Amino acid sequence: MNLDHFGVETHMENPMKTDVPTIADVARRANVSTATVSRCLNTPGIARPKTLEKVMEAVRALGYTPNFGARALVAKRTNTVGAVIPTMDNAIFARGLQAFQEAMHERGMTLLVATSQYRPDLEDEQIRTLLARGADGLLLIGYQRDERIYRELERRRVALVITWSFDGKSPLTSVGFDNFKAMKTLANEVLSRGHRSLGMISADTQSNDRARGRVAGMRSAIRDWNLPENSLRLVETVYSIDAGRYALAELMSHEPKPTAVMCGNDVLAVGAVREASRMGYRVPEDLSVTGFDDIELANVTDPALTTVHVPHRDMGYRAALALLESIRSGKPAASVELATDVRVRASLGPAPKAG
Amino acid sequence: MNLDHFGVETHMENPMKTDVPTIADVARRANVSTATVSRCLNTPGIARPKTLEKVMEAVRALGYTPNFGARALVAKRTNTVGAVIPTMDNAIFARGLQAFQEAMHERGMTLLVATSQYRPDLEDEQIRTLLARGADGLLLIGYQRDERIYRELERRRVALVITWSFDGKSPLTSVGFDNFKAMKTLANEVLSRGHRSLGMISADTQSNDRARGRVAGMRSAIRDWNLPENSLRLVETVYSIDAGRYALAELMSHEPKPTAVMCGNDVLAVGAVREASRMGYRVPEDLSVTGFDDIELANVTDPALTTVHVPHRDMGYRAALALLESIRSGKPAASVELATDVRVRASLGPAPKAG
DNA sequence: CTCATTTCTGTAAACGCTTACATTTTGCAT
DNA sequence: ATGCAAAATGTAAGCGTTTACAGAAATGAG
Repeated sequence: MNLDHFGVETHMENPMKTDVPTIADVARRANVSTATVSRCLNTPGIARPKTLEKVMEAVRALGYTPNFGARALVAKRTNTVGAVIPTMDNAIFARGLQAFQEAMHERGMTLLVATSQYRPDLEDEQIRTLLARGADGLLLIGYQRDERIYRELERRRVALVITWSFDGKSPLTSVGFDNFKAMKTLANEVLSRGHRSLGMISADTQSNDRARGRVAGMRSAIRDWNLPENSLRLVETVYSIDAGRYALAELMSHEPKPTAVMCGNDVLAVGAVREASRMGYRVPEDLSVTGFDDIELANVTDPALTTVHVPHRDMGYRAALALLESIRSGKPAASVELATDVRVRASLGPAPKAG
Repeated sequence: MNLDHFGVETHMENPMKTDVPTIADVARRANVSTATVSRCLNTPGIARPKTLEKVMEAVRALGYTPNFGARALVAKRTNTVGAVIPTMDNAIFARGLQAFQEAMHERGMTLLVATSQYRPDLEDEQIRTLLARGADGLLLIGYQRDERIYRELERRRVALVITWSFDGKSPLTSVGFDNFKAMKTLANEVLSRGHRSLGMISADTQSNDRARGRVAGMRSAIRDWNLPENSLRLVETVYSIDAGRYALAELMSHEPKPTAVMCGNDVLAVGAVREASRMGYRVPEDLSVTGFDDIELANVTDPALTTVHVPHRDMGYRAALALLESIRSGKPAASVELATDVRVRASLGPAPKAG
């Protein structure tokens, strides 16, 4: 039934208005054009004080916030950066990410976070997701990934910074440290205490270049000490306390037993220490154990873990600066190699006397 | 100088083409309209197989990804959710956030992360930032915040889920636990072991409703046992290992000394235990210490911490489901109260004999 | 083989913002 | 006052999608 000819209002404008004001609403209320509103908001100092005041008052009254999609569409920038880290489950990456996020926030950027569970396929997917979300830049862990990813990043002119790894020869921007050197230094520390039969618990070296670097550093130290290759028994596993336990049990179940077990990270080391105690070995009297990363855990366990100290916060902070610089300039930023240092704590002792 | 009449090509289309294809490029290559491309991508099964094939081939060949801004602009949805947590510096929120992120990712949503450092003003700002970024939903910790924030969320029809706290009377969607009850249960456990002189190390109760709930639970237990109010000495501080140390030193420097110190979280408890040892108190023989949260740390320290176990992953996962449901339906989702339980470990012992 | 349906596909109008360009206003020197 | 340059503001085009609506093609019944 058409009621129009009865003069009944059948048309209602915005029956369920969502009440989110647009720039046009502000313009109308302030009696200016949308262009002026836009300018007041983005180029302060370009408008006359009187106009600015009118506009700001309207903005306040309406509670206006620019629409993100519209702005991103025209500006071709989102002021958003993405980070893909292996996991937030333990503290390894959390602290660096926290510093990264703080630095980004201070500079008006927002952080998208995704985790890859140490799985290359998932990392691929997460990177693509963040790209699709319009991230202006990306923080990634380590260098190793499909070449196509790098090509895609280049094509889209997305800035990139790599952390937790440093390779002086790579053209990619990195704010990290040299895993090879770091582990080699620690291994020398262990070897200098007389240990000649060594175990190592590492993450998968095929997909994880940091783990690979650490194992390589270890082997290099062993060569330098003129020890036979087989003085090192290597177990590869995943990063978890329980994995550390199993791996240690495995290492101790074959002769010759190691007198020192070096772990790919602190989480594994904690598991190793616990399992060693459970099996009746005293740490460090019977068995030395080392970690890597120096997360909070390392200094709280008993015995405290000897480990490689990584400057988490500094790394995160400087990675943020590098990424911002790269976004700003449109070119890769300068890489930064950070120093790590060995923290010798109670879990490392001299090699026990043979027999 | 005009070279046109020499037949010289002076006009170059897209001299520095950024090479990111648009839907129009795809349409052109596939010989269809942009509408068809859009439909093929968003409503598969609506196009003829032959058309679909053409389009997909073009998409693949060009490496096309829809522009995020444009899509958000018209769809008024970003498929992005935000989380504002106090910190990523320690493991407290990391694990739950990890589960939250996983669940979100599986359902095609991306996560924006911001931290508030336990500061209400910063939290305000971070929430506004995430709203400005067009988050479809928000994960927040605890109920306490400015009323205006809640109004703004409502106005923008942004879904919300609150975790780490549960209040059956609140109309807001929450997936959390009852801090009061949890701490009261733990307090009863302590009191039942004969402790009558208690210390508590808490976060600031004025700005932190979880901390407030925990302290209240503590006091309630004390009342139930008919102990005088002053059997509890409370120190408020920030959440860090060092803060825990100082607070413990403070508590032990006044008579009557507590025989048990209950901490607002595990991080504080770790600090307290360490300082107690340093001061020469044996834990738990001379002094019992308890934590809250049951993060990895709690089970790794020596002695292991008695604490309240919080189902981090479950909470994160179910919070994700609730938030998605709320986004989908446009209405608050059902709240979920999760159970916590006391994990009695070595740091809690019977009260030492007086004298 | 037609014609009426049904199923696909194309056209074009939003979405909310920024910005080049056009127009008006202001301030200043005369 | 008057004219002019400089400063402020307005107009309108476009950014890359989605989606009513209209129009074309396929399908099936007669």
